[in-house]
Amino acid sequence: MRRFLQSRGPINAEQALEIAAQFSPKLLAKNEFLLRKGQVCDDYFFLDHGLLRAFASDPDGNEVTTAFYPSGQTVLEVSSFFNRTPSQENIQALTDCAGWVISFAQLNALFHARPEFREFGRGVLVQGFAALKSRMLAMITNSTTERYEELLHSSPEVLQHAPIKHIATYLGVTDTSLSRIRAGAKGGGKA
Amino acid sequence: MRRFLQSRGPINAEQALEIAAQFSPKLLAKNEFLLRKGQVCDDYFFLDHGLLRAFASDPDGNEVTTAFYPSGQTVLEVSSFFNRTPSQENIQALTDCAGWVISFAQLNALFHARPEFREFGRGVLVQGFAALKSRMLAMITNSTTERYEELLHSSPEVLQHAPIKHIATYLGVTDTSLSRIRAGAKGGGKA
DNA sequence: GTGATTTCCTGTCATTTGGCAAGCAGGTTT
DNA sequence: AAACCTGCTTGCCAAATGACAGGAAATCAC
Repeated sequence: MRRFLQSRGPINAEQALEIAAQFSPKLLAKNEFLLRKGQVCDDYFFLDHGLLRAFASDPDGNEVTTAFYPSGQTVLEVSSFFNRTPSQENIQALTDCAGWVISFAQLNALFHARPEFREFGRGVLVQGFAALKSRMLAMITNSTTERYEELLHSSPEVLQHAPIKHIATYLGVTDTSLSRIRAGAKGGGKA
Repeated sequence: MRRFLQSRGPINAEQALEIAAQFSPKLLAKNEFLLRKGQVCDDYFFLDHGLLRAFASDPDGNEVTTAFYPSGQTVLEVSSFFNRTPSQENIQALTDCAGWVISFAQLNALFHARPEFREFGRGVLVQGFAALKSRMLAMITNSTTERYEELLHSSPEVLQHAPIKHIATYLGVTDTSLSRIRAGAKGGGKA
């Protein structure tokens, strides 16, 4: 947990321990929801181990996976959490999960009391923003095959635990198409 | 300018004026760059009027437009600005622009001195994050035609000032394809 | 004004992807 | 064991898109 806090900002060990003391441990069983659509997200959740996915429903009622959260990530629906508005998304555990949480009120109290934690909080937002931007750029410039292989390389655990259908919507293709891509991508690259 | 500051947080008129005093006016001529690839972004730029675009280059050397910034937006490359790293993107004025800027150091000083401005700064990040997320979801669930028409509706000024080529890469299609979509989308139908 | 460049549209054809349906494999229930 | 899900794959065909090339119109340089 201290590693988490120190990973993104200038926080020394002592400060990290004091900040960490404000968090509560949280466990999620596989398939359990961290957040359901319509709720206001109130969990700022540091995931120690496990895997979650976020998903929304499009107008036709189809689920679209908007994110996967591997261990080491901070899991929350940013807009709902900070704006205190009902979430458009669900966040569900793909495996048993464990980590630590604090509420919006607790987070703000910590930000107020500890400038160095503010830096950390800002880093979480900035990092998430940059990751999303990079994903958007890949969506525009890379082929589906390339995006699939990049996911395979960067987060192999997702392939282990998420059904193809969810991965397909995350990549922006149908499960049919992804299945073909998997079939063709066997022998190492495009050939 | 005060409207800017008050638009996203609990800041009263007096506070807004004092905060606004820390900013410097900035003008950009059409085609001038706010940020060039390789530089560290040090402008936290409130755009009062004008229009800018951000673009990156893909591995093949093609420009990809990553964002348009209409008036009323805060213009910066988040990752470069906050992480103090060289930007992967360029930000260029599509029209003459006017607004106010502060540097990274000034922004931090303001955050330190004024808790209510911290809220505002967080709001800028959260709003940008939510907008990008929404765009990503549209990229997955909506057709190119729908995305084009949504842009047309939400930011008609972009169509006035940005060449089709730039809009096409922003939407994730070729200019050829976008041209056909424009030809066919006359009646405003779906499909 | 003239020529060159840029922007945008359009035609043709190949490739990718989606929609649909059937098939197959693994696991579960009866 | 047989029937039944569920997840994944594959075949077939149509729609969407990309690559390439040509041409009209606007813009820019001189």
